[in-house]
Amino acid sequence: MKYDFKAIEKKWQQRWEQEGTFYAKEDHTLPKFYPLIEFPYPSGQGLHVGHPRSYTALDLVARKKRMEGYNVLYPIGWDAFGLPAENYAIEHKVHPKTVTEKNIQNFRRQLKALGLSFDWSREVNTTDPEYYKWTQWIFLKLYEKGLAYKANMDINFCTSCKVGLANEEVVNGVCERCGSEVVRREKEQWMLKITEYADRLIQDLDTVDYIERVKIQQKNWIGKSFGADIRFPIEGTREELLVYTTRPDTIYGATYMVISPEHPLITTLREGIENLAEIKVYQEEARKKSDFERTELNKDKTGIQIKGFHARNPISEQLIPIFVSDYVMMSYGTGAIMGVPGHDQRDYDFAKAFGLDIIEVISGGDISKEAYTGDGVLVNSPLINGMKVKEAIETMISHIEDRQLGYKKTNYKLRDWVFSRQRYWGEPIPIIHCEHCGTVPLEEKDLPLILPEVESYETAEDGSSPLAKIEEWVNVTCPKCGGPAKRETDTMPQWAGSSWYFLRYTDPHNHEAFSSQENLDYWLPIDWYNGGMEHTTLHLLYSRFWHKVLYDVGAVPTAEPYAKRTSHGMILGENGEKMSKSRGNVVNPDEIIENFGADTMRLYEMFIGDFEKSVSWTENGVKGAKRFLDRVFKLPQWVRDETGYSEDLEVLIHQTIKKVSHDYEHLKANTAVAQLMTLVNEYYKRKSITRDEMKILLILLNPVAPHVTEEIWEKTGYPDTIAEQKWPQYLEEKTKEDTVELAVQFNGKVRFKIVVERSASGSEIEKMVLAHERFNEFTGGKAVAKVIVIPERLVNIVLK
RNA sequence: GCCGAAGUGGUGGAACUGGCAGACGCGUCGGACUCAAAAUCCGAAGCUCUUCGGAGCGUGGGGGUUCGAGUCCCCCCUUCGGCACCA
Repeated sequence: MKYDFKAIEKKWQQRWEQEGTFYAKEDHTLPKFYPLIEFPYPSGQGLHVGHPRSYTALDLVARKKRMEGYNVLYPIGWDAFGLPAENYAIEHKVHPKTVTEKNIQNFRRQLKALGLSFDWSREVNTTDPEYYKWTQWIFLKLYEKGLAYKANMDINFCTSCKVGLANEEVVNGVCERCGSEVVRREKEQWMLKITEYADRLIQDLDTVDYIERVKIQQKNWIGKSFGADIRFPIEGTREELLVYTTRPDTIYGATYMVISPEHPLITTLREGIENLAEIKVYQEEARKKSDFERTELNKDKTGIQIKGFHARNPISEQLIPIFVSDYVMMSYGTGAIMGVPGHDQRDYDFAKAFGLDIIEVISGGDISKEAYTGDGVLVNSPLINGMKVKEAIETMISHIEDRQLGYKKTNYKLRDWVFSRQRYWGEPIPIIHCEHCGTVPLEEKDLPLILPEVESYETAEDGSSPLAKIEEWVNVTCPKCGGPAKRETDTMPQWAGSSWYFLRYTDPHNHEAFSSQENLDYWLPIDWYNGGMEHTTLHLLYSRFWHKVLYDVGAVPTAEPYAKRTSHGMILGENGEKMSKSRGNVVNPDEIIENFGADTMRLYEMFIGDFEKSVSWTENGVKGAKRFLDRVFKLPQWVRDETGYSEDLEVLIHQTIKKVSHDYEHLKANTAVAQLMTLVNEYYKRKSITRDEMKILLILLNPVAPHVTEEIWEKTGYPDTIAEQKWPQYLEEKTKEDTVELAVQFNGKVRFKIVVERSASGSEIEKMVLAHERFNEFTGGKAVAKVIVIPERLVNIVLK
């Protein structure tokens, strides 16, 4: 009989669909398990072979947990708003909805062909008004809480997409999506106050089980630092300059000050600035520079002194010059710094370029060569001389606070989230601007605010959203005063819909709420979330933020959405490069399934290597996986009508149950599969196995290769289906042989081996070794200094 | 520059708290089957010497701790990921 994977896979997929085999149950008395994968963006390219790596890994766990009696919710949906569909629509003059729908159908077909045990009855789609109604509802909650606000600010603006970008979306100074140049532009934008949650987003990482590098990356991204804000008076005026520093201990070394080109002080002092015209030129140049130029290309320090004013160092009381330079950013701290060239390399470079004084205040380095940033003893600092850095910082901060010269301060690198997009294919922001009442939120009963039809999807030349062109949609009457008003025409970014989708899965057809309290109480938190490292500082942080807001308004029962987070490595092309059309190394999952079958595809991706690392695809590897399934398929010919395990196979079988059970749940399916291969190799040597030996193999292999194992199960005449079986248990005492082979080493080199009872004591083993016929062969006439016996491992004879 | 991960045969990768390095797969070689090939089945194999008994060397490089190090400590090199004039 031939292994006809096409027929087999089709048959079982139909059966699972008809019977709803993998639907989550509404029975809340059962123990629950909620694994989650990042729902895909249904792109026009179709499924990438990388998608199934993550999906299959959690599918193994989902299937195993079901067999262990858990009520499992393993859902799937579509993150379907976003730029690619819109750009395609612009180019081909079709509605993004049409494109999206087509892509979803394709993705659905491809995913179903993989036999993943998703609960297809709970599919969600972020572009469905029934879904985005609740995305808008959450926005209103953010607005009510004062966490959504409109601000006129410098934003990152993509010159090609004509859209404002969050800092997170600017990569190396270019747009993450299209790779075009990003410039700074002032625009009124909706912002979300994620910074208000910065501390909790750090702190609560201690309460969740994320892989360490995710935690570290999030912490670095939030970038919390401790220091002080210190006031430097401007001599001869009532103005002062507030600076943020993490090193108040170095204040005696502050020989100048720098403000960023956007700093308001320039305007405040304009009357008295002698070289105002020059400064304006510098400001203009800085404004034109993109962030990319300002940071990447222009490491050489530029700047200009503000003539006519000096600041007074509040501690040393010396008068020091003030400069404008673009190496200081308005967006961090106070937009002004004290320049300490002796102990900060950037300040050092600047001082060298402008011939400013460099004073050593911490000993230990050589400031004639470079800034010294290490620890040491304070010098040239009357108040804190002789102290070490840590003590000096504390002493100086309390001194400053006592004299009211400043105060302790914590800063974050994290900025508020730029939430507006001047694009069509996103959720409309449910806000009305009334001339009389100002900003008026829509009422809940008016949700969803449906995305209207437009004629063209392009962003207008002035940078406003395509929605702005639809007058009959934009012009409304104010819900408060009934006067003339206009709708907000910006839409939300793609991150909106994906910030809460996992909540909708728990109750996807609810019309009254995004989910019932009861379902949320039962299903949350997500037990295990697997996804890509690229989402660590974007999606993962945003969704944690939204979840905390919802927690604060009492809408969800947990402070954190995900109890556990893991990450998968990428699958690269055969040449070791990222798969892409232009490199011509793209592997199409459809072809693999067509030629080798879904089970082979799943098995291969699980066996390919370390789950967390990137790996190259190899066609030969796929063939190897297929070969293994072929071997399994031929096993029934050797099944003899007998139950139980052969005595000499029992240990291997218990070891296999143990290893496979453990490895599936620790993302080590590669070694689980290796163990199953070992078992099958053993069956092949015997050419005769019992019904139970066949059965255990099928159950253990089922999560990886569900179709073929069900088929063999049925054909071999076992009752019911594997999906209905209980996950097997192993007995620890049966995972070990009665006798063990020990290596006997002489000075660390293995010379011979002995076989002993596992229960043999150290002294018994030692006696056996010393009495061994080959013992004297290796002593070389030397005396034995020591005998080290490691039970079940080895014996080491140390010779003098 | 800073933070993080990783360097193991021809190759992808195994190796629990330090305890026989190289499981399992791919590729290679040999055998069986075949007119032949493919497929399949069985077997061999880290490298270098070898008098065919075996001996030596081996986990990026150099030191160290230990009876014993892929694993722990110090220094260095390389690759990948993230951040980056963040004061």
